[in-house]
Amino acid sequence: MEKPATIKDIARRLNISLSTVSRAMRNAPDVNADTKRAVLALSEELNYVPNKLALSLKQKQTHNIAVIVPNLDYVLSTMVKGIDEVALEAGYTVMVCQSNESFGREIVNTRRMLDSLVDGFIISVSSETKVFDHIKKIQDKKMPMVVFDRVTPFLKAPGVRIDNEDGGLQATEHLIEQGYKNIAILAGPKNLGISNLRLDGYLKALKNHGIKPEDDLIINCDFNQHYAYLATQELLNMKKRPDAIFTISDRMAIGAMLAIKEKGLSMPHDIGLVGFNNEPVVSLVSPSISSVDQPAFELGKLAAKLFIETVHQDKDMSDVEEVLKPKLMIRESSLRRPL
Amino acid sequence: MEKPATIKDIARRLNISLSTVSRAMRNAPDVNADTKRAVLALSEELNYVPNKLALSLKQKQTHNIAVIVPNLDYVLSTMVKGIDEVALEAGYTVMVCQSNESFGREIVNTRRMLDSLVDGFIISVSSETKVFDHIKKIQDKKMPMVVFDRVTPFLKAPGVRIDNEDGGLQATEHLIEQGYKNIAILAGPKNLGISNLRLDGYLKALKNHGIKPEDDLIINCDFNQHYAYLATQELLNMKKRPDAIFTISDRMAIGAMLAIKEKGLSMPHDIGLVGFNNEPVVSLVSPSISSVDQPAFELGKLAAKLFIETVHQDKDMSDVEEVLKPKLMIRESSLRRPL
DNA sequence: TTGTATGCGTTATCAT
DNA sequence: ATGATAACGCATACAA
Repeated sequence: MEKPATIKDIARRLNISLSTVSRAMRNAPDVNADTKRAVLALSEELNYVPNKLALSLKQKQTHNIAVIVPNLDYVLSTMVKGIDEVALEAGYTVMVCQSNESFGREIVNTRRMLDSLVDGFIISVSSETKVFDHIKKIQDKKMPMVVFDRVTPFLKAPGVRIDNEDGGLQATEHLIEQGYKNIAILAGPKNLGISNLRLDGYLKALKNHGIKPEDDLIINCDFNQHYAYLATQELLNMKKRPDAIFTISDRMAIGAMLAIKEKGLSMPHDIGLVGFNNEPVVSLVSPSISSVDQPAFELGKLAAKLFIETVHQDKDMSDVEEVLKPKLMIRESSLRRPL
Repeated sequence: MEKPATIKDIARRLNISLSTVSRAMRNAPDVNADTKRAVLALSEELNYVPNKLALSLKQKQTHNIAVIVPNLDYVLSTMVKGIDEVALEAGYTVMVCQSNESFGREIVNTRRMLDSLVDGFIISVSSETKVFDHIKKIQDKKMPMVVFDRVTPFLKAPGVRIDNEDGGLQATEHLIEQGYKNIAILAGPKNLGISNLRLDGYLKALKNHGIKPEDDLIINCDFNQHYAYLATQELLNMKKRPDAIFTISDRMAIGAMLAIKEKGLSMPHDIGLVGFNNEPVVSLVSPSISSVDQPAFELGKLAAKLFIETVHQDKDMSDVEEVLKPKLMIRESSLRRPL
């Protein structure tokens, strides 16, 4: 590993002082044109690049942002792209750490980043995370931090998220408008914020249309395909089986779909189906599945913008919460009347 | 942003010298037990953490690895997980940068990381990348670098990849064994390495079984679902249409599947289909699609191991190339005889 | 316009 | 066992 050229090298070779070189490099106003030219030429030749470490140490800022995510699935990796876009523009480098949905990993990652590697955090907590001490440590240091996607009331911090309740509302109202009468919901685990919000939207839609919710049609099950498959089987075996299902994730929608097909029922005729996330997979299967689209890329951009704002403002921003509207994408699985 | 405690603070409060504190912190042998206790206690109280920046500047190593990827799709994000696993174990922090399949982004990212932020690179080049100057710059600095997944002969560097030819061979032989006689291949763009290697495997399988390849059945099309869809339509309109298709990616397999269904043909009866990558989506669709599985996680781990070896060894490793075997996963789309 | 000196937080060398 | 000092690469206040 060859030793990179430093300001010192340039100064020595040009027989001038360090500070002059330093000034020339950042083209300060008070430096002789000829000197500047000479410095620039030599620095080019020596392939000089300023040492970011030394700079950061000196100026006490790294221009790095740590982005902590539980995984890199479709939605999150799209959000990260959005963050990246804005951050790069603003002169920040993002360091992505995936915690693999592991609480322990999340702690290790935040600790490592915290140790002077970054100027702040943009973070989406793992599903395992119930204790927030490691994140409070960030706040203790008064480091800028923005929470995104999985916003939790246990954390007082500026955040960006989508309007999950509205998403649930749109999905359910659409099913009602399509003439479905007996709509079930596969909600996620009971303790999960987004799960409950989407359920709230579902309930609100029913209420808007004077439909009484039935306990039998509200299923809390684990957030994955297999459990959704099992839950749907049960639903379809009820004497008065539902004629539509709203699942709060696309993975769950796929599980439901498998159970529906196995039962020999057809979509959208016998039964309607709407998912959440609008992952690419939903337009690949047949019939294609209606799904609530999250503006993931936009959300990422917004998170980064909010972060940068947080850096520049000095006042407390922990009350700020930006909410983006999701949008239902209607496909074959739920469309049995012309729109 | 509160100023973090430093060794200096501890020294001052304890009325001892910097060096003693430094030694105590790294529990050097030659330090009084009482002093050590006192230092540790105070450092605990002040929430002291060593400043990584200063350390890196001093020791000229950061213990960071830059991982540059063109995107974070299923395969790559799995590989990154593997890298992460091994790197963390070895005391490295990985910094993931996605270039978004953009050549320009890739250059910006490598440059930023190069500027003293990392000890080396683990890199998979973007599909746009045809010029490798930015990567040669890494090598000029004699920085450790490992190439993974998309290995190119234009880059002399240690690398890990899967045996793409063998993958093509397995897929094609399986189709032959299932009694398909007229097997087409949707290969990717002609200039792409993995595309040609998988095609080679296809050709080899035909040859092994005394089948003469036909130009009409070898389609070079762009690496995405839509083009695969169009290409398949053409294939199915031929007078002597193929009775099986091997696509070199799962996305392409999905495109092919759509065309096949549209045509009213059934899989695996009328036509067999095998994809590549074994993405989760292939087991979600119906019929489920046979696909060549890449040991992506293992590949990532291997890349990181090779990287660490490269760091420790001082000799030239640029000839090292590790190759992992893929494995065909047989599903409904190609199984018309009992195995 | 240029140079000198100091400090960022840490470790290492050399004294004591 | 402990302390003083220089050094890592850079920026900057102050002096010239």
